[in-house]
Amino acid sequence: MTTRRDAVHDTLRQSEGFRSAQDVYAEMRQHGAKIGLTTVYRALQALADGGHVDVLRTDDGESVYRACETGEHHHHLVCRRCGRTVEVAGPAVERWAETVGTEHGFTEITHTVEVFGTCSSCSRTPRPA
Amino acid sequence: MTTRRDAVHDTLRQSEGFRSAQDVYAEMRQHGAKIGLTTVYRALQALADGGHVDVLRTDDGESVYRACETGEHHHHLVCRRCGRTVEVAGPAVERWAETVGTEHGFTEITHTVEVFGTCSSCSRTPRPA
DNA sequence: TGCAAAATGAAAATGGTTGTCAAAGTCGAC
DNA sequence: GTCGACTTTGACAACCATTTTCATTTTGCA
Repeated sequence: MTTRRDAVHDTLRQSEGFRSAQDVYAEMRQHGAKIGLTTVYRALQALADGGHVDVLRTDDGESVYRACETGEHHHHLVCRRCGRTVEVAGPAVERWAETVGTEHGFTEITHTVEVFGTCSSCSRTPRPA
Repeated sequence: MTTRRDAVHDTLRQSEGFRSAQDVYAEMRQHGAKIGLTTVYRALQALADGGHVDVLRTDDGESVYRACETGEHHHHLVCRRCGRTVEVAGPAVERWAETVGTEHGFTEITHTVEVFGTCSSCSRTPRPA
C-alpha cells in the first residue's frame, strides 16, 4: 500500500525547493489530508532510500527533501533566500572528487556538493534585516 | 579569558578527524579537565565563528568540528570508517561552482563540498558487519 | 469471509543543542 | 589590597526534530 507515500511524493513535487518533513506534514494537513507526522517521516525516508527524492541537511540540522526530476546523480543550486532549486550536473566535479580521493589512497569515493546563492529575483528585492 | 576556549581548541588539534561536541566534552573530562558541556558548545561555536575550526554535519545531524591547519578555504576528504581527514584544495571546484551559479543568474555564491571514502589502512582491514 | 502481516498514528522517549540564571572569576579603579 | 561592574562558567531545564512504541486499522490473499 503506497497511497500515503504517493501523497507525500506528490506534495513534494508541487514544491520548488527543499521542504522539511514538518513542512510537508503541515502542508498536507492544510490541504485536508488525514496523515500522521510519523507516516510522513516514514514515507520520506522510504522515498529517499529508493532514490526518489533527494535529501540534504540545512545548517540547523533539519533534513529537507525534494522530488528531483532526474534519477541521475546531480547536484543542487539552491537560493538561500527563497529556496528555489535548480538541478545541475557537474562532470568536472565528479572527476575531481574521484581523482582527489584516489590520489590519497581512498577507495569507494562518494561526495556531497551543494551550491548556494541568491537567485536573480531575490537579489532584486530588498535584503531582509 | 580564553583558557577554556584554548583548551577546547587544543583537544581538537590532537584529533585526526572531525569530533562532535559531545566527544570533545567526554575526552576533556577523561583527561581531568573541569569543564561543562555548555562551555564546550560555546567554545566550539566561537571557534567556528572565528574561522579557527571547520564544522560539518554528519548524516545523523550531529555537528562535528575539526581544527584545520590552514585558514584558507579548503575541503575535506574524510574516511568514512575511521574518520581520518585530509585537507584538500580544489580550485577547479571553486570555479565550477561560481560558473554554474552565475549561469543561472545566482549571486553571492557559496558552496559545500565534502568527499568521503575509505582510506588505505581501513580498506585493508575486514569490513564491519 | 477470515486472518496474519503490514501500515498507521498518537503519544512518549530520545538526544543533540540551546537557553536560563545564579555562582564564580576577571580586571580596572581607587 | 579591596570593591564593584562586567564577563565567563556550568548545572539544569527547555527545545525541537526525529524515532520508538504499541495498540488499532487496513490490506493482501487464501
